[in-house]
Amino acid sequence: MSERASSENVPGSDQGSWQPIARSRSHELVVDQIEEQILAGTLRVGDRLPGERDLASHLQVSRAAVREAIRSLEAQGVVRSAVGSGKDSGTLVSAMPSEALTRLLRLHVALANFPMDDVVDARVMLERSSATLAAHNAAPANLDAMREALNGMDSPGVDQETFNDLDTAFHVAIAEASGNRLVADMTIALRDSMRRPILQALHALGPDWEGVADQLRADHRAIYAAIESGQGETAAELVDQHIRSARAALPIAGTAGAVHSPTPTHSRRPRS
Amino acid sequence: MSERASSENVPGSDQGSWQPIARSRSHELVVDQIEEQILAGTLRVGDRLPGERDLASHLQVSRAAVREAIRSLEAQGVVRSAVGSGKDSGTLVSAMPSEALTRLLRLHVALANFPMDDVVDARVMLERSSATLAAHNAAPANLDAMREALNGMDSPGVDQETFNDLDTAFHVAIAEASGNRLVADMTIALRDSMRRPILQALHALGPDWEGVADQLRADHRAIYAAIESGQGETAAELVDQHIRSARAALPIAGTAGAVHSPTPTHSRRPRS
DNA sequence: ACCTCTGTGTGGTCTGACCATAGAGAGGAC
DNA sequence: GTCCTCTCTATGGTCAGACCACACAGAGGT
Repeated sequence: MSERASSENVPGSDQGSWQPIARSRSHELVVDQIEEQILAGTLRVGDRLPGERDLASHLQVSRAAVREAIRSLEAQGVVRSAVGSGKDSGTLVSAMPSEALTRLLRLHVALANFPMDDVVDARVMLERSSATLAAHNAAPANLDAMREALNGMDSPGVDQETFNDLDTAFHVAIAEASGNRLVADMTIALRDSMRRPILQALHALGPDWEGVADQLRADHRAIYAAIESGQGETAAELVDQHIRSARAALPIAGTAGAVHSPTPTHSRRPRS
Repeated sequence: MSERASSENVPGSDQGSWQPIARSRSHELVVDQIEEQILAGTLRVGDRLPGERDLASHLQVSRAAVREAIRSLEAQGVVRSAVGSGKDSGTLVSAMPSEALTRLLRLHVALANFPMDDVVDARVMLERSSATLAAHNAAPANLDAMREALNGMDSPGVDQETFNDLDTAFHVAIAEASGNRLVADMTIALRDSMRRPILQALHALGPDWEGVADQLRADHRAIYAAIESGQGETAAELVDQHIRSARAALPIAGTAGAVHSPTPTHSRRPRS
């Protein structure tokens, strides 16, 4: 970590100030227009966009350009399309931030843009706070969800995949109990981004995985007890230890693989 | 917080278990195939995808479907396309998680899927940790970036927009000094998602904004001093107070405005 | 050795067509 | 009147084929 801002010492503007210059692709212009309306508040959740053909003719671009723009927004969980006629059809402004965030982080973790240890540290930061808040705010329904996950993990003969999904459900339940949707969604996304590496690690453990599972079960029970009894600080501490020890216990690959070649910030030579 | 899981008391399966069933659109199948290769590690940063025409014929879909898939991945900062020939042309696996994360959060904050207070709380969680780490890990370059931002903010006659951008730069510099790219990127994204509301608030303050700015300058200097002298805990505490008091001082709209579902009473007035 | 021009492969864009779906509304049966 | 059924229509989904703009590679000239 460092070697950043090596050749750009222009005062008064940090390294992030260099706008990526031009934006000419037509679908991006369409995206910009739609984004602008969202940012300005003109378009709100539930509103319908004009039909693709209408939009295309109004914006003076092809329908393909409009569709590509919609795909882009769709990938960000901002709109959703449905065929047919009637109120729920067409392309309308939606809100699926959790799914979008999850897809995004999963891919970037897989690409090792985000090393596994960074993910673990981020989880600790967020989940410590979530646990503290959960200890104060948890509604009965939240506690039920946690308990349900715990009980599921105790089922005899549970396989690695189910166990991990329930483990995730437990952590998600804590995040949702915090009352902060953003933090909950980020937690979900981070946890999910580790799913594949975790499963690989669990399988790599072979029969020993039951031992690890037992440790996790004990951790979870202790965390649950702290939250249920309103001991925020204790819960935070336990979550912290739990996440770190779990990471240590699992032979997770991920971060390996020599992440070389970090994009040399090519400066564009205009012409000669 | 509550009223969740109101009608879903089906035991043995939590509320998130109902998968959205089908996935038939062809561009999504293309995305799935590419994603699969990324998750499996077959495709890595810097690798080139086959040309759009090749991919289309191999996958037995139209070129339009391939392009829409690429747009989707591009929106997630996973690939990047360039025309021309030569090594850097074509569509290749890239890594721009920060930009993608920023766009995503900005839109969802604007849509009020994430209330402003949630964003503030999340920032506090992350930046507390970042400040602590920065106090221990900050490289000279990081400290330079912070100082540069601080000095810029002291420039006489600086306008609200520039001031805010430098303010952002300061916080970003702290996040990057933490050594955790993921946390840094999330911090950048969160800060940026508040840009527009903050600017509106600063303008709404009128001439009084200078007073607020002075307070922010003082906060920043104190934070910088703590980080430079390695006092992690102090830095964390100062950052916490700084963010919360700034939020209190700014009449930020955002979360207000009676967000909720505006009723589908959309009276469709057909023409004629 | 250097410059210039052309070839070729890449994404970018557009046109226009057809398909699949699902609600709306007309029309008939009771 | 009430209900069912059929057709109409608007919507996104998909495709084929064409052409453009760009940028490097390499041939060919100087």
